[in-house]
Amino acid sequence: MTMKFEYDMGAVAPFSFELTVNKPRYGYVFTPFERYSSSKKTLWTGVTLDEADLGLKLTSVGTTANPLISVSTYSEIDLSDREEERVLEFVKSHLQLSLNISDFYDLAEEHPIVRQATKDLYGMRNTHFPDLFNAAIVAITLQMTKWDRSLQMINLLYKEYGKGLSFNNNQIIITPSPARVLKASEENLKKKCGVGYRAKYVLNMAKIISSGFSTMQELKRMSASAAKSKLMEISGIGEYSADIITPHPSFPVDTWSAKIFRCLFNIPEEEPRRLAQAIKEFAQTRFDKWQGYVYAYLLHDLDNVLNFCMRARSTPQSKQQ
DNA sequence: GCGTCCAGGTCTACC
DNA sequence: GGTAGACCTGGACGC
Repeated sequence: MTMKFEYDMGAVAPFSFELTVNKPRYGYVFTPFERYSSSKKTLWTGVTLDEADLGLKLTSVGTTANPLISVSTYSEIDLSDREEERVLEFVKSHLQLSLNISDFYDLAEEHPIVRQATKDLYGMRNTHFPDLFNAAIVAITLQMTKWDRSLQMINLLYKEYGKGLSFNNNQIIITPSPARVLKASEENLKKKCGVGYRAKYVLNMAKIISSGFSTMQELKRMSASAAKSKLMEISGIGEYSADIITPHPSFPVDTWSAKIFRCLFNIPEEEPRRLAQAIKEFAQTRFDKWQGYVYAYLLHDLDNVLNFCMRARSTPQSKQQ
């Protein structure tokens, strides 16, 4: 792949490039096979956009207070002006460069634990998934297992069915296309990717997307509840998975995170199914459109906020509250 | 080394 | 409408 164009983009401050593209706890921005160099402040990644496979080199050339990102785009084919514009729009939207998070930081001031997280992760953006299939793979592989094993399944799916890109002395693998996964048998998905009973869900998702299911952009244009209901019509996508996939603000609660959020939000003991609902209602009421940010900040700063939580609750003043 | 248990959901059959 | 049981797999654990 050769470089087709280069462009410098600003962002609404505060914007921490490093915390956004290299989140502390886990995750990735475009593909689990992207590479980040802390010393070069550069992310090499890739994405399929309007059926074109693109290599992206994103470098921070500014600061958190004065953000500036250099975007270099690599491709095997020449890109028209309109296509170049589309790439830049996509990067800008995906990294949420235009989003002013000052309202979120104001809200955080009212909640000591969230405030602590915003101090620790100052300028971090909560990036979503670049496309529906990318999101669905994460949501389905997260079901009934721990993150390490989910990551193992994701990596195997990408290695087996993703596409390798070579550019700027880097090799990365981008999200498998639904069409390519559809050619796989359920047995092969189980055997080669170790996804077990989730194989039928992955195949079903690939089939539905290939036959013209709503795109992430279309889901975003729907109301939050309509988008979630539409996702939950898909076999293998329950409430938790829909909360992960939806482009709307959400608060995905599973049995592991329920224990943590119950502790962080001081929610009374409930029957497990009721507890998840109580936490989601708490997040919706208190944080509304910023609930996704609260979720991301707390999870990525988990060790610090748990320590802070324990310290705060051990003080006599806090015990009275 | 081997067997057993369990885990960060979801579906389905059954009541 | 509510709920128990099944579902793949790999790692942890006990022996």
